[in-house]
Amino acid sequence: MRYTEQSLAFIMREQGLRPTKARLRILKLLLEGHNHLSAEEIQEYLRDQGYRIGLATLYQNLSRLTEENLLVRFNGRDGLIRYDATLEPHHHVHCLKCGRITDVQVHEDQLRNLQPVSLEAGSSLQEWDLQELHLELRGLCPSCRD
Amino acid sequence: MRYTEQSLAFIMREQGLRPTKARLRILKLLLEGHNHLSAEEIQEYLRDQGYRIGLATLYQNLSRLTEENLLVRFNGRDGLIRYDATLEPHHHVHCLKCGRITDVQVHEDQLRNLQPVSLEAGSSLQEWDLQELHLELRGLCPSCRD
DNA sequence: GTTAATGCAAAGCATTTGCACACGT
DNA sequence: ACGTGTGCAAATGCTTTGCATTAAC
Repeated sequence: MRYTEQSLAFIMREQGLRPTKARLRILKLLLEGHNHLSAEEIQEYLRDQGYRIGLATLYQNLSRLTEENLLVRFNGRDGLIRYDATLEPHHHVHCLKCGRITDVQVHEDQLRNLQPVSLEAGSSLQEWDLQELHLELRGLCPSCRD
Repeated sequence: MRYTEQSLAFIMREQGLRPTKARLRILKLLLEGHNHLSAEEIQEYLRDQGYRIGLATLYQNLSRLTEENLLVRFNGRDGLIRYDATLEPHHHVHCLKCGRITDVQVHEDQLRNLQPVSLEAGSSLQEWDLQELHLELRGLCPSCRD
């Protein structure tokens, strides 16, 4: 319960978003330990909390929150779009068996040491304006490795 | 034209796949400079080559070839599933503007130096059996950076 | 009071499945 | 000939859109 409705509402107003009940519920859910959920999973969790929201509204809000950088979307290995509310930059480990996703961090220095080289003939990465680097690890999680 | 139908057919038989015309065409297309295509793009390219293939057949073959490790699937930033026939391990740079994808390589040593740390309370990556590492770079390609 | 958000139903699109016919061995 | 592969059409499943109602400012 680190995030009060007031603080989330304040952040939303800063981004020009009306802090509606739906948006507050979605953000709180993802911030409070239920990261990496798909749209339908979010709907289920909220229903379990006694809050009903239509899928259309949910998708609209997820897109809006993503546009305003309060969420990050990424693809789960099951093909579903998943959402992440973690503010600090981080990466993911996906379990190849159960699909569980865990957040990981890598030191800045280690990332800076990476020197990717283009595999395209006569082309160099120097000519690219690189902006983001995302690392995806895959393997078996502690429960599935047996 | 480095890949003859004979050599591709041989490889397929090794994997227990019948080297049908459809499969040979798909593999050749992806191997010969048209990597990172979506299913519909593959269909278009093959149509331009005078070879018509139904989307259902195409999807079935893409799945089959992926299962036998002759192709790798990955998600483009446009949400489409894309296919990659490059044999050597490599990573991708995605252009945030035009969606173009270029293959890149990173030295083994640099990857080994990465020491990801779990962000989950009381959890360690030591307990994971990590198997794959995929890097996704994003930025503006030479044509789009202006 | 205006502007934006909600929710339902319907539409859109990529992908998969079922089944009759054709191809590879 | 046998088992597979192919292609069409229909089904599926995730996501988006249209539009009238409701909530936020």
